[in-house]
Amino acid sequence: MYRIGMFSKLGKVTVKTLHHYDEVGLLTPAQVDGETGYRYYTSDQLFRLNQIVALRQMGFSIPEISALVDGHHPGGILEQRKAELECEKQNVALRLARLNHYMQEQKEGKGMNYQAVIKEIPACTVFSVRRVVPNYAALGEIMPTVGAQVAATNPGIRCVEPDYCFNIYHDKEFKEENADVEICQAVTTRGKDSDGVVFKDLPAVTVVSVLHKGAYSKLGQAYAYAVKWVEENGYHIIDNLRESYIDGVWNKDSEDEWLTEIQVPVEKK
Amino acid sequence: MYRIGMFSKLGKVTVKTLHHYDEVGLLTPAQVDGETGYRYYTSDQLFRLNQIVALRQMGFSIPEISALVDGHHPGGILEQRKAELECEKQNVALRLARLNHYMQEQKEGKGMNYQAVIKEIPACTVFSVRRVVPNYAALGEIMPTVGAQVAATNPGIRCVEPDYCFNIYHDKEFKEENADVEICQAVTTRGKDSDGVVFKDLPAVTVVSVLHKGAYSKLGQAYAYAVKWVEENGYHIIDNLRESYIDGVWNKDSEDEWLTEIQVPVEKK
DNA sequence: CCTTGACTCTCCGGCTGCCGGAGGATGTAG
DNA sequence: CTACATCCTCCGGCAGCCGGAGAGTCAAGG
Repeated sequence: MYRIGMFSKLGKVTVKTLHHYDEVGLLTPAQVDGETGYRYYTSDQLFRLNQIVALRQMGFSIPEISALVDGHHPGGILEQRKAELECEKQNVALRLARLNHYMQEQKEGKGMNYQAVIKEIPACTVFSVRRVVPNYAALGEIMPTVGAQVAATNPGIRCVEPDYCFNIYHDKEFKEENADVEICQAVTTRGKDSDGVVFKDLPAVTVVSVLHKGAYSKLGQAYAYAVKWVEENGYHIIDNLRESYIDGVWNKDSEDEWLTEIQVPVEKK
Repeated sequence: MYRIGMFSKLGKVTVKTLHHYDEVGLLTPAQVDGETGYRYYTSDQLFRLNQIVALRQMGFSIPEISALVDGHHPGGILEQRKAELECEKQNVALRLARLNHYMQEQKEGKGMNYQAVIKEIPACTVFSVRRVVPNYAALGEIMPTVGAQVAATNPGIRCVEPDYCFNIYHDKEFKEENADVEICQAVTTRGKDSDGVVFKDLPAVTVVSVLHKGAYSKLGQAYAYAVKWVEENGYHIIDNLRESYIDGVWNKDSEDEWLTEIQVPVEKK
């Protein structure tokens, strides 16, 4: 019979930890003095303690350990924990990759113009038109027209809030002119297709997001950054890039204020 | 100017998180209505938010992010975090190894007789005698004799609490008889050496600990388990094994009650 | 103009696995 | 008999938020 301090030294755990384990019923003392409340442990209990410590060192939670040491259905818990650990391993690797990438950017003194972030884009319904447009100026004029057309065919249709409007460029290579572009606008409900306008349900997707501020002529840098980021951080692209418009000519006078988000659908490699 | 809900959708973070970032001064709204307390954000702030999210995804803490985004001396923070991540990576790998080992033990249905735990043994002072003893029975008689001798030479010397008494077997192989064994007893202060008894200061050391209950004749199993564990979990042995006595003939009548701890000094590989 | 419903505010408590400390009771040695 | 070590039970805190209560705000429809 040892008092808690001695037992804690034998097992190389703190008294606080033993208190805690008593409290949560993971390791209750062999005896507790009813008068003084003193806890008394036996050397036998070192086994249980050792088991507990071993499982803790593998990263199990206290309820899990309770189940395991009390022999209740180790069913699945171990496998689950293993999967969690594998996942954690991946995550750490990804973080490292990102950090390395970041540090390199810093060193190269690029001024930190861009920041990449992983996001989940929820599933949504959009209507889209795909066109070959002669130049970028023409692009800006399509949306209002198409918007009016859709509104006419589908009275009461509404865009989601916040607005989510993006382009997808379908060309195999960059084209200054005659780009094959698909313009998408997220809406709250599905509507009827009409001349050249189709509705689609897009599934949720994970994207790498890069914000670009300023004129569209410099979007290329953001693209470059985004794609490089994807390559260097152990992801790969699984779908067309989206160019999503946040601030633009419709609400900001100066081109310098325009805000655009490049979204690159990705998967972990 | 967006209200918090809209801004949270734009940045794909929760409102709670924005509240929190405001509270800790990491991202304060562009404007706060003095009357209502409503927070108003600008699309500009998406940049800062994106930076923050990016750094969070790399695992930085909030104070670290504050320092980084405010441009204060990124000095060392990045390298430090990198080192932490490398370390974490190792830890996860170790946990996985342990878990795999544990699962395999389970599968083999060995009855879970043993549990391995990593511990730190603090530095301590011991006196020791090294002898070749004819058999294990003789071992038990040495300690009392030596103890008396040391007490005579060093009046007032005391053992540590809890008691820490262990043997080291110096033979290259197991010997049933005439084992070359060193018996160590931890004491509170250094004393004078005397006939065959020397004092030593042992440094702190990391050990893998395995508890064995029962007669000494079955200690071999515990050794086997411990050594196998070390191999399979990515450690390696850096010093002689210690056999530490917790319960024994001196306080337990039945051999079945005896409790012994195998300590294997190790390092991460 | 008023209601409704969506949105926002500020607390407050909780999550995990303990740690640290206060204030008071107990145990052991000299 | 007095130190002094050890023990007890609260209570609060840690990081980074989440969840909810209770109350005030905002925009749209009737």
